[in-house]
Amino acid sequence: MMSEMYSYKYPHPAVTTDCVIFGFDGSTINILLVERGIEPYRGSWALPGGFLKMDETVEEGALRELREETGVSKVFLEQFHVFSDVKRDPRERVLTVAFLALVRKSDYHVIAGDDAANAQWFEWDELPPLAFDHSDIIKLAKKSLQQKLRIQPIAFKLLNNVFRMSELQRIYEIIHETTYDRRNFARKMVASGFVNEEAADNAMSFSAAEKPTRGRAATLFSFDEEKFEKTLSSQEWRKFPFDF
Amino acid sequence: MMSEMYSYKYPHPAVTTDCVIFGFDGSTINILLVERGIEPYRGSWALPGGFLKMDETVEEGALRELREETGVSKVFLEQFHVFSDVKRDPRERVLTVAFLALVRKSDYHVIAGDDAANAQWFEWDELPPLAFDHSDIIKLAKKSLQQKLRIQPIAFKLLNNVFRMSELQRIYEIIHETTYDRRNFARKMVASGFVNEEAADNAMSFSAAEKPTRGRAATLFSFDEEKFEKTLSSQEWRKFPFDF
DNA sequence: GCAAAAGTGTTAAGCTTACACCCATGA
DNA sequence: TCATGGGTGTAAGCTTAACACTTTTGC
Repeated sequence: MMSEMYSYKYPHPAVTTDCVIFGFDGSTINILLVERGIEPYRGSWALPGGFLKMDETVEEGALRELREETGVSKVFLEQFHVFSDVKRDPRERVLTVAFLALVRKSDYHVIAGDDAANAQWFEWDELPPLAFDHSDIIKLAKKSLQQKLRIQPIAFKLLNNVFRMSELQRIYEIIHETTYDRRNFARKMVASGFVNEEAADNAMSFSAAEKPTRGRAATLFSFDEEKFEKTLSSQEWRKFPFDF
Repeated sequence: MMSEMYSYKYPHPAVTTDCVIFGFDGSTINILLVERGIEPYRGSWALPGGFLKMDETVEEGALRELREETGVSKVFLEQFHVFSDVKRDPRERVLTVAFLALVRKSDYHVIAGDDAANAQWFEWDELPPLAFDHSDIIKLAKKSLQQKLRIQPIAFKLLNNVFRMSELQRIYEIIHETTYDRRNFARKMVASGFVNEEAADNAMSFSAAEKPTRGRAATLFSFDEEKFEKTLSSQEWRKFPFDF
């Protein structure tokens, strides 16, 4: 028994990663939760996450958990806070590094993983009761997302390469809990120089956004990430161009 | 020997906190470093920090280290990133939660603590070689400070209650690596409604900023934090008023 | 007296906001 | 045919940026 144990001269906390996965479906922002299949909090909904391995960084750990649970590999993933309340886990001292991930919901095939009985998307303002301090984590994730949106063009991470302006606007409106004038919004986005109209035929080949059920066909746009990164690193700008 | 050890069924990383302490002296921003008195990296400069105790959150741990090293208790202190490279510490797997602290340099009495042979302020662009990955930590701390300044009024944390407009401007200019027109800067600050001119007699009683060596006496200002917090929580505003 | 810090206004340009009607499409 | 989503322009108000000379003070 003792030979299977890991011993240290001083006590060490356990470390986990937890992931708040935001997905956009064209009209609402959702969060992916798993139903816990093991104690503690068996049967409760919780954030996907798990224990850090000794040969991986927290980023690698979070990515691994994500892959194990969903098969998705290329997503925006960023740590935003460490939750370290001494009693946040009833088993032992566990400190968690919380990440937020942004995905196109349609890219995402939800599958229940090892320790999860079930996995499901929830609208971000209609969440079930959650295990551990996961409500706190989500609350801060939303605030963090709001702040990041003001200084990074992360809305595009929630969209396909090609999208309708109204979808982009929707994301801004949901996250910032406000509304914008359609014309003003589109004008400012295009004026940034990084959001371009897609030629209609190009657009098709991207098999772009899901079609809305009714209404006139929309112009499609794309975000020129390459140009953005180049401009960013050349420090030619002072003001963030997406500060709605 | 074995009885003094702490054992776990699965391996746990060690966890430390490290603190990037920014201090403003009226004209430059400085970072507080300690000279390590113990191995590894004995004799190198490093960020103040240390191992997390099991009965404290990372915030409490960072505060404790800060207190132990300097005696300062009320400072702005905020975690900004977890550094978790597998080999960042040669001894064992150590993951560190990095904090940034903002202090008025004049409030700060530097004393060398237990594990530190020496402690000293360095101008933030003239740092010595550093232990571990502490250069990376500082690099990110500066970037993080820059981003936070765009969405939180943290510049005031570097100043006395009462300050000259030119000092405030200096902070913005250093952090954002640019210059502003004095008149435009002051006008915009005052227009925010949270930066008020102090009556000259009041100002005296605060024994405010250090006097500059030459030049005309300056009007003193203060930041109305109470009003700011109230406005913030009542969500009466969309745009951050200090976005220079 | 001279160097350094700070006081003081105006104008032009640009950006933001508010606002309403028509068209295309699918149910 | 009607409900929904999308296309389109302009004017008023506000914010920003650029700009120079004078006063006070300590050395």
